[in-house]
Amino acid sequence: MGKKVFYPKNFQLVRMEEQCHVFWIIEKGIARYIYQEGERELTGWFDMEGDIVGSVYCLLGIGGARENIQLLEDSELIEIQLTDLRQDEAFFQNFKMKVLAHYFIEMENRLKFFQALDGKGRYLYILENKPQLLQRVPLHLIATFLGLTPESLSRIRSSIS
Amino acid sequence: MGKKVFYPKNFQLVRMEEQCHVFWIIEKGIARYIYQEGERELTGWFDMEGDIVGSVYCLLGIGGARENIQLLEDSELIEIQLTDLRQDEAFFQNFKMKVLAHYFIEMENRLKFFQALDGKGRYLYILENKPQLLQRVPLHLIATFLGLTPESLSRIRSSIS
DNA sequence: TTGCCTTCTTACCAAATGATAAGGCATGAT
DNA sequence: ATCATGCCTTATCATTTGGTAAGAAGGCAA
Repeated sequence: MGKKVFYPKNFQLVRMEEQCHVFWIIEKGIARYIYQEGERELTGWFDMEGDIVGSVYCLLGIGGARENIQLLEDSELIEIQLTDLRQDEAFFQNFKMKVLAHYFIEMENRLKFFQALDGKGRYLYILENKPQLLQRVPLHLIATFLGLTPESLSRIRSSIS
Repeated sequence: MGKKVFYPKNFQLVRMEEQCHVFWIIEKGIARYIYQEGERELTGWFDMEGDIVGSVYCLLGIGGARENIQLLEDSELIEIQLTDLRQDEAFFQNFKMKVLAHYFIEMENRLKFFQALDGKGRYLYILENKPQLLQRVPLHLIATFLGLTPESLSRIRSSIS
């Protein structure tokens, strides 16, 4: 189920507002969820090896994607067509539930992350729990995830070490 | 399906870490989702008339509640036992999916809300989109939702009018 | 090589927010 | 009535963050 594909750095997996019928599992690489908020580009999250990537809105069948999803590295992915999953309706329902539950839990944690922590606290959390991100993702993109300007992130980093 | 119940102000619908097998629909009143973050109490959200209230973790059957849920007013609720819903497994699965999808969308919006807006922006958003909240919920509790101190919220309010 | 671009940092100042303290003003209990 | 309590505001000062500008370091192409 699903076939291995190779896409280059900067390849766009999902385009905002468009329907999409594909999900991916990352074998190697990083994907970035990009939300357009007025002028600014926010990063919703970075997915890495072992993570499932795709637009939940498309999975739920409630409209086009809310985000752009792009690769930050040359990547190896398992590409899964949703129409294949639908062959077995019970399996598909179960898959949807699992994916949705996973995203829900992630979202809930991230929400507390923003509500409870200031910039320094958020950076330290990533430093302790997702240090690979800081190795592989440019800091100005990390900043768009943390809700900080690159300058503020730089200041926070220098205040620590 | 479900029976009407009346609970007083400050009644606790859901207790953190405990299993729960009940959901509610609010006919009249307000419920507050409370997350304990170290010393602080955060407000996840306020549910009002027409909203479904309950712990998603319990609904998913993946453990006890992550939050306390309390009523801020004397309230009328429709109380729904999950065991009743389970009588019809297909219906229950559909119910779970609907509730989960609803919460997911709410979470995603709230996440952008925190990532993209500063305190003033967040207050203005509530002022325009959920003005009833500001009428019915004490401002210091609104502040715990907005991720601000009551003093900062007060300052923001006075800077507007 | 040179020049351009991206990434990251630093410096400076303005604005936003937190922390602490204090006071006003209701409401409810005794 | 008196008192306590909760809610809200205001004031002051320290800290954090944003905005702007500038520059250093490295990669990449011509």
